[in-house]
Amino acid sequence: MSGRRSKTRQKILEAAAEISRESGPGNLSLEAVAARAGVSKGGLLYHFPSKTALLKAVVESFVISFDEELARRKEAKAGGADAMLAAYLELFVEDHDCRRPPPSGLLAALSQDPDFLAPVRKHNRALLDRMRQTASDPAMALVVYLAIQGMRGMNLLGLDVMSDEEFTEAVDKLKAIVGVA
Amino acid sequence: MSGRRSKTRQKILEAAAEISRESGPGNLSLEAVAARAGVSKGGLLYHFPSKTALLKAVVESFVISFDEELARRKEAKAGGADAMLAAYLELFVEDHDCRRPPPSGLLAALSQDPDFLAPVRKHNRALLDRMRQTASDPAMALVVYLAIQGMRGMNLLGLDVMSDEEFTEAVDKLKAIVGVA
DNA sequence: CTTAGTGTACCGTCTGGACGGTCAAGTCAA
DNA sequence: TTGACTTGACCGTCCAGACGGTACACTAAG
Repeated sequence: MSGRRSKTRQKILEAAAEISRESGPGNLSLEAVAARAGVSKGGLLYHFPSKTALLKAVVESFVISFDEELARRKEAKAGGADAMLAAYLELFVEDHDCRRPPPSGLLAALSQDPDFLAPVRKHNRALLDRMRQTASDPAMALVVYLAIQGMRGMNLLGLDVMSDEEFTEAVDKLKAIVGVA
Repeated sequence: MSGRRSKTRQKILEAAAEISRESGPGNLSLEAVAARAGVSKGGLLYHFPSKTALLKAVVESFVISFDEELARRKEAKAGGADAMLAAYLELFVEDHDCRRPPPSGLLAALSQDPDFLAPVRKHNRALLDRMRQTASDPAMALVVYLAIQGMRGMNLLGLDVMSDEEFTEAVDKLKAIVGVA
């Protein structure tokens, strides 16, 4: 019952994200995470031998789950032009109105050491490549990609500033650009 | 020779940003900042009575200098339609190819306590309002704003992923949308 | 001119607390 | 019994902030 998918492991990763969101990414302590996850500090360190290991896992789990979700959505769409772009937009919107909390664990990782985000950079680059390959207007694809990243980034940083109306206005415009009903 | 514009004060604020960039936003210690700024710890605490005060000042100084810069640029343009949008885009581009380092101090503040970014949120909201008021296509203004925020955000997070060619491609597209030669 | 007084800028040490990580011991299912 | 899993006490380090200084400029009374 161990390995990448252990129940406790998952609890710990979630707890880390919550603590980061509530206390600030820089105030993420192993003790706090352990308590939140209902585990002792020793127990936490059994699963993640160091804080570094924990934060790496946080980032990795984010990238992986995002990729899986996107792949499923892309498959369902069966790729015409701008299919990838549309899938990305769709995933973003759905995540957003599921009121899913921002992946604050990323900030905790960044806070400790900016290099921890390297996998995310790699992931983003790959995503952008795939979107541009099938794009009808590559420059516009860039703009759409950036706009979505903008919303995700602002949300992550707690700098969300748009009203709900503006949000749907923006999304509708993006959908129109990408060519989705 | 004191007040908001003291030489030492400025050195300290810059040092804080540099330390944050190099050691990670969460590893910003007063001692390190003091050393970097060529001041003792006591000296630092004379200017900023607490770490909180220092971080607040970092954020404040960022917002203020950005606003000043934008105002100057807006004035030079004398507002037609989309003038604000154009000014913002122009300021962003110039900042970018001045190779100006990202304002990492913001991350240090966020890292300590997300609420510290409240002034930035307020600033962003005001900016968006002013841009939408003079926008020829409000929805498109939203998209342009988001795209720029996207680039700024990714840059801040160290998640920049675009090549120089892609950068100019994106900027050119945005300029075309805003209607600038 | 001198001497005492005042305020600004800065220095360096100390302490209490928080935190990352270790470890010996314990639990319990297979 | 073995081995995966968990515990909580403990250690060393780092750091924010307090504090008691120093140095210098300026002012003003004697």
